[in-house]
Amino acid sequence: MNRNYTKLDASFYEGDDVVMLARQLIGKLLITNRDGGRCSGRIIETEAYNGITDKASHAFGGRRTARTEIMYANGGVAYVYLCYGIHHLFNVVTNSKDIPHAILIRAIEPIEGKDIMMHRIGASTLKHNLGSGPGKVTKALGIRVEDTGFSLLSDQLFIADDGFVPMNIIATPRIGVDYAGADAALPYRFVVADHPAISAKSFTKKFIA
DNA sequence: CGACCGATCGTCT
DNA sequence: GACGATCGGTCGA
Repeated sequence: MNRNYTKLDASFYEGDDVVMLARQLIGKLLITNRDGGRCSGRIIETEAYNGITDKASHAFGGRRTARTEIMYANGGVAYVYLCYGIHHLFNVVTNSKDIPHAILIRAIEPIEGKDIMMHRIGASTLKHNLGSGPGKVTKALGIRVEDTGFSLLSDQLFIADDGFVPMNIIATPRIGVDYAGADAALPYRFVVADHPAISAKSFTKKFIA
């Protein structure tokens, strides 16, 4: 494996087209350096949340609450929130200050620190689906709600480009946003088609799409 | 394999 | 007081 990579910088996260950025994150490495070791996974599934006009976004209508305030920060920080009282979901905040764009990382293919990630997940055997879902991505990599606001330019939590060129990226509607009316149909989810480690719900969604 | 269900709690109304 | 940008288990076919 090629261990040479370039950390994504502020100019990437400050880009103004969150849908394009979500697509560009496919194939990049999401890396954490904490709690006993370095772990990384290749991003294979993302979703764009396109600001105040996107009904599926927590920032729809320009809503600002204590929880969502970080979405209005300048791009390049983490937005992690608790879903269903159990799962921590990791988002990348993009664009500039006061424009609440975010990208949900929904699945990774485990690359480095597989033993550590297995331990965090509680898996006894290594399976391809160690990071096949947004809740599992954070659990495997040791990302928590307390990381909200954490800079992605740090060495503890960041995204890097190692030159890998993903194949067969397709766009589909997002998962679990049926409440968003017409916006639920927007093709804002990106996945590596037929990858074995995309999120479980994706399989049914893929054929609907 | 698909359908269903319980877990679990912060956030917003 | 209701409800999630979910997950893993179980049940039945």
